[in-house]
Amino acid sequence: MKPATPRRSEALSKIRIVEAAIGILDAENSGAGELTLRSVMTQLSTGSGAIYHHVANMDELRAAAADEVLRGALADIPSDLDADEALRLVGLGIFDSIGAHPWVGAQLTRKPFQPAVVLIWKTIGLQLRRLGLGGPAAMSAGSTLANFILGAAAQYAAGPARVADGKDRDAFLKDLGEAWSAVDDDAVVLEIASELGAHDDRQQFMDGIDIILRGMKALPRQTQ
Amino acid sequence: MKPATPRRSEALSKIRIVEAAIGILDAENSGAGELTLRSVMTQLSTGSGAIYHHVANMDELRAAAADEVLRGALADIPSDLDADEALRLVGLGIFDSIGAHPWVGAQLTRKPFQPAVVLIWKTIGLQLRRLGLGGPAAMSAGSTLANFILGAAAQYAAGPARVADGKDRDAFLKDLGEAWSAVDDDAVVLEIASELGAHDDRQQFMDGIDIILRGMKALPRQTQ
DNA sequence: ACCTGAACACCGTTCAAGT
DNA sequence: ACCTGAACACCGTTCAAGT
Repeated sequence: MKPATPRRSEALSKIRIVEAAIGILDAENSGAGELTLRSVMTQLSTGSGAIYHHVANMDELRAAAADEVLRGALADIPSDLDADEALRLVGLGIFDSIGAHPWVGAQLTRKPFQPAVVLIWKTIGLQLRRLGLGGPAAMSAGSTLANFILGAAAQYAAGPARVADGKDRDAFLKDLGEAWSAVDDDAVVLEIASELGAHDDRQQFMDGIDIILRGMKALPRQTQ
Repeated sequence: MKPATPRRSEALSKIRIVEAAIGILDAENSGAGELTLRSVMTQLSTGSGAIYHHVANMDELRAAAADEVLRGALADIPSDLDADEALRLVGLGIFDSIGAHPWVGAQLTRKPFQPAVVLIWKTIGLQLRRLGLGGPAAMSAGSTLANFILGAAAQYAAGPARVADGKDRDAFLKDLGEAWSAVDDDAVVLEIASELGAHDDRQQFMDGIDIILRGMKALPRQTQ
């Protein structure tokens, strides 16, 4: 009887390597090592040459891993929603993907035109067109939304969102507040640090999207 | 007569190391090598131990270099401007710093709570208070603006802004458009790619800030 | 075509030893 | 206190050799 677990003799392919990388990156959170060429090699019990036969280099592998995760998250936006609501779902999909795979947040700002980033631009662009925006106005609106999402992704990836239970979260915020206070005891900084403990990341992220959507309302629409 | 150029026998200090790092990072653009511990060592003609005596590790050095650059750029915001105008100047200051030092853009999203990022939050927070925003509303507004700026910084750092003259810029955009088309020939992607050639990065960045400032207008003000 | 694995040219960091 | 520089434990990538 054959075992259900994938045998190492299964043919190597790019997608298998990418999935192995995702597994290793997901395990990074629990401090179980890092994604290196060598960790991929041991995971798939193969040599470096075999991996380079399917993947150009480690950068491409990281980009492909983030793309794989986001492509899944952004695939199922219902097409019957109005554009504002769809854009909120795009944001939530990305935010929750990063909640599940924090490394995606850091990866997205590493290379500006990697596949996952192009996918985000494209997904946003599609909805902006449905809003009647085109040309330079669409570019301004799209880059505002995309850059906000990318910046927030990087910020939340290593932030409190990453900490699962409340105990660790408090400890993280306490450490952060102390670190800030040590460097800079300005009143504004202290206020931000204290506010960090009270707020809801996901809600704050959605607030940001709503602020931008509201600001976009004044942009000129396409006469079409 | 003593030479005007700094002698290597000058006492080593953190700021001297940070300035050497900035110099090396600035030279990276012209393909003149990378910032590594060893490049800092040769630049200052010293050993690794000497550097570790002043700086905890390479991450801290990179963060300190970005902080040094931004601190200079954000120092001279006139205090008599109205808050909206001041926030535009903050954005422009960061944008132009990245124009002069592209590596700053990438650095800002590498570690979420590094000194330069705290500085940005603080500078924004100060102006939001002047706008009458406080508590959760200030946090939402501040994180929207900060995350947009950070995302845009990372994006523009390796984008067309980095290319000085028009010829290289066109070549960059042509390559980018071709790379995109090869991966994804969706109409929306092609439209974005073509629009990339026509637009003005700096203007688009400012459009983003204006969209967010407009969206913030609906937030509840502090009754103070 | 696909895979192996030794070899290469790097990294950041540590630390005993010097002044 | 401040600095030296060898040594260590890693990296990603290449490539001749195997099947």
